[in-house]
Amino acid sequence: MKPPSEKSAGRRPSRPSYEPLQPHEIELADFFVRMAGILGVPRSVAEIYALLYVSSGPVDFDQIQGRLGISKGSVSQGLKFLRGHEMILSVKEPGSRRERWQPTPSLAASLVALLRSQVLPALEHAQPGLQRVLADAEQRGAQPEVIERLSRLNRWNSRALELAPLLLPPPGA
Amino acid sequence: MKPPSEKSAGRRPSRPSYEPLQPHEIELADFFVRMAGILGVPRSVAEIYALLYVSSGPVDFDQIQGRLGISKGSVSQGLKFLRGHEMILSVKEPGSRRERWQPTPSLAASLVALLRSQVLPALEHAQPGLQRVLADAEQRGAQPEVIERLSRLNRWNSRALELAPLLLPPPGA
DNA sequence: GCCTAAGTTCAAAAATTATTGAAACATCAG
DNA sequence: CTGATGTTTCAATAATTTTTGAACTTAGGC
Repeated sequence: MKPPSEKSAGRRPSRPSYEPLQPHEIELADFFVRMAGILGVPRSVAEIYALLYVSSGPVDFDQIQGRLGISKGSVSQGLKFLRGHEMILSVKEPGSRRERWQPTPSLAASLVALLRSQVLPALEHAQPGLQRVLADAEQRGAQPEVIERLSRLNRWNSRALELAPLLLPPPGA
Repeated sequence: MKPPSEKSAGRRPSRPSYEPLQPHEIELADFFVRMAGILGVPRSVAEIYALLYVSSGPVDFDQIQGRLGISKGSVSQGLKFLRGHEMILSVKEPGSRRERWQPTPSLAASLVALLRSQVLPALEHAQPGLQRVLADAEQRGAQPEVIERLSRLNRWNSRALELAPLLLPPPGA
């Protein structure tokens, strides 16, 4: 009684034709897209993550492309981003070159890592300049109010930099 | 010995020609622009805030436009944004229609308010949908792993919504 | 070792977002 | 009141970001 699968039907082994997202999947994707948008993460990346998040098992490249209806390029770049931020993991089956993806266990950790990767470089980059700006202001005898503002900014920046490594140890700690 | 002001010199009372930003001001602006970028706040808005932040006294519309070299429209929209997020305050001198702007005392509070205004609506909007997605999954007898993920997401969302009002009371508390 | 499936790269196109500036509007000093 | 000053609006343009797809690379099954 088992109906023949698309593949075994003897027709076009390529283009298996994937189902578009179901309503409940779309709902979740919308949520992730919105949240990601706040941090400037592109829609396609959020959609990929959402798909992995609602899926029972690991999902492969072609399924992602097919179900989301986006280009290979987008899937590749999206996975690269998510991989780079350690938000997904690949599971490889033996006997196949194909990789299958699933979200890392903790979304919380992923988010913290993502934030860190955006904020930390900015703080580090700013450190010396910010100190120069303050020194400059002091030397020029700027208004006490301005000096106070700039001092506070410097203190914050330093404290944030000190605290950062504790929040989530960088890869290798 | 007082040199004649541009105005009293009898020439063009308009276009007083403002100085472009000084190096130390540019440095600070860059910092704010970078940080703002993370939250998707446009460059011009960050620049305006930075200018007010390094300035000793309140700064008026034309000074902002002149020193930053941006259009009236951008200044107007930028001030609107900053006002809307209670990041700046206006000081009006009597006898003049012109408004002069300065940053609100606490940058920290401003940032929290800004974050809130971005994240909260997303959380509120998502609440019902997220619950439906979970109910859906349970009813369809989805994998326990997926159910667990969706439950956690729901719990987070709820907790975040409960905590939000404590973080910074909405206008009027 | 080939040869092909699997994935990546990147320049060009599309989509989105920010800025401009001219016209409309609002306010208040006279 | 009224006119000029100060500000806002918004359609058009510019700038930026995202997505696409075809050419290229890589890895591993055979």
